[in-house]
Amino acid sequence: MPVTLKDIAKRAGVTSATVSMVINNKPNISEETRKRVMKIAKELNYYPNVIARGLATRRSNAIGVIVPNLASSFVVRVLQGIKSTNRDLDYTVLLFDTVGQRESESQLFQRLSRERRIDGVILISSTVTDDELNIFRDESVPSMVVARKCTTLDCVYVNNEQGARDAADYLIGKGHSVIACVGSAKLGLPMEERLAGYRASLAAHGVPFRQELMITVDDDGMADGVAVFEKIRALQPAPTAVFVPAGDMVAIGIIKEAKKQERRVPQDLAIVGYDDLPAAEVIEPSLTTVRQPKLEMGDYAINMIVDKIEGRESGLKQKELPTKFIIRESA
Amino acid sequence: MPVTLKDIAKRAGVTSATVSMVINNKPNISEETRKRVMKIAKELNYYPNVIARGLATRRSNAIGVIVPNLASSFVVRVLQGIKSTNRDLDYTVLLFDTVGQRESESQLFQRLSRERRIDGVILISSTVTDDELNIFRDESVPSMVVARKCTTLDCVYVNNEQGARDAADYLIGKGHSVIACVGSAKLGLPMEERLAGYRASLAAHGVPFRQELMITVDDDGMADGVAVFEKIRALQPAPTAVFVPAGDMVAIGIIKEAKKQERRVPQDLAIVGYDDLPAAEVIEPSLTTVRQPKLEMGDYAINMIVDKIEGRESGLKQKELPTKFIIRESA
DNA sequence: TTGTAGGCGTTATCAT
DNA sequence: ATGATAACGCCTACAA
Repeated sequence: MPVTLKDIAKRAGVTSATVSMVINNKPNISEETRKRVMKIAKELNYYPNVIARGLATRRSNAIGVIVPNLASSFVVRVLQGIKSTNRDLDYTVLLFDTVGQRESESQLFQRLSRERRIDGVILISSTVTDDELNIFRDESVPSMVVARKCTTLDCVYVNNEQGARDAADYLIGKGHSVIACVGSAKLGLPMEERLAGYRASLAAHGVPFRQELMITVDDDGMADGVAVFEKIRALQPAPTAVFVPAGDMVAIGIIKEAKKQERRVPQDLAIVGYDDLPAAEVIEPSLTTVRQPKLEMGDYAINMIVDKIEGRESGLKQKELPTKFIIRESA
Repeated sequence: MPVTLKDIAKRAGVTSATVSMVINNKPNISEETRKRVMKIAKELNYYPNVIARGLATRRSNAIGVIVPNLASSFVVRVLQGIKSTNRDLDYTVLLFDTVGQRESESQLFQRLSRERRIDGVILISSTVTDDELNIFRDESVPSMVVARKCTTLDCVYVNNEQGARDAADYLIGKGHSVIACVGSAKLGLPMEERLAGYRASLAAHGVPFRQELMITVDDDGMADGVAVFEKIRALQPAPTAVFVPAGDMVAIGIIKEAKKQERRVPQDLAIVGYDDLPAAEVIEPSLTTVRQPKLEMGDYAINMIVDKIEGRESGLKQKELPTKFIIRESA
């Protein structure tokens, strides 16, 4: 039923090889047949069968994007960056999430490669282990990780240490010296970097580091923030500020609970988040936070992977982007 | 380089046809060769080339999801519903957005169909016109629209009229009789339905409808809400409540600006939104709103499209889901 | 139960 | 400049 090269060829009185060359703008075709063929193709509303083409060329013109969880605003923003840049690149985006899946990220990647489904993969994840990364390197399909620094693979990430330093510097500059720090257990390496930045800032300002001010939550949602507030309240010495590298949603939960308990933000308790999610502008007081350039990471990732696929780039590329400290009302 | 059926066949001392049958669990294969073949396949870490398989079977096991804009929380939540259900269905999801694209939704759909890229399409959009919908019907690929009622195509949508009625009923029940209504120009049919629901509620309670209380914003972002507040303030008679079928983000913008101008919400001005986006719980006071079952719509859509693809369903299916009125603090 | 053979719609390499 | 022809890797009658 669908129209194929052959159909066009028959009508044009040529062979399908010729039509193929016309469709693909190959040289050495007479203007006359080129026009004739194009006209018929348009009339018949022809579109090449990408599956057949893929089999012949061994290229799918598709890139896979593996995300841990579509519920995360962070992830969605990166995805947005990928999609909006991809506009001019014209690869089809296959979306995979790994939350609650039987396959790990690397298994999924391996399968996608072997199935020849995709020409390249972007992995948005901060938590891949080094072991997993090896599988990515072993397959012949180009891949790229977003939001996590790694030495064995192409990646784009932010300078988390500096981001956290900026935050702590700011709080210390405001006169705070007892600054609680709320990390998340699910964030892997980037979290370690942020914690290191926090400590580095304290050290640089001669503010004593206190292990008892370090709190960890399991996830990175608003509920975690609400729940952790009791712990913050119970802290000795009592903090006058909280830095929340666990992310904006946790920080927002803390703000909400603080207000409910009649603590004024930022007067009684200053709060600084991490990420600059859209919700940071919604909460009141609006959230002072460390912005991660999410769209830019997506943009960089898709450009780089396409350059790799098309052979314009080779060798390991690791791109570090700066964070930006966004001052609003909460600190 | 990649391992193919032939490679396995050679090692197993059979032909690739046999291996194919084993891989696809066809009957009439001796237990012995089945085991032998499977063992080798596992050893070689074989995965079928989905492109080649697609060419042979004329099926891609992929479904396309067309979204207007990944920046919309609403859209992302529906997408989440699709993805999480798809887990057990095992179709690959191809993601397309149409914002700033040269192709319209229907053109894109037509191309995808003709290219044989996908077995089915889910369109998340409230604004498709009836003309566009015709193209969807004409192609032979099953399709499904989310968030918009239509008679010529499969769809899943909510009862917007009832949703808006619930909201207005509630406000009227609270003693309000001058209720402004903020619509959005970009929402198409669903917006008309909501407006109708608002009017129906007024009528049912003998509250006079006033055209001058109807306001329209262009988009559905927080900025629109902030900007429209001046208009609300200037309204005569002065409203004591605002219903915002334009969506939660607009409602949130209104709340923010109202607070900035020292109007208490809900005491001076009660506000009811539409959608129940995650941000509705972030804003303070938290937003009373009409919840759309976003995950459920995604879930229904993917199930239905797969049923269609696999021939378990036929005939037009239109599914109406109820909204749920969520009472929080803003009204 | 397994092998043979042809086809799916393109692209690519030769000839011509 | 165009036509034959052989892949690409898999599936599926049909034959054996």
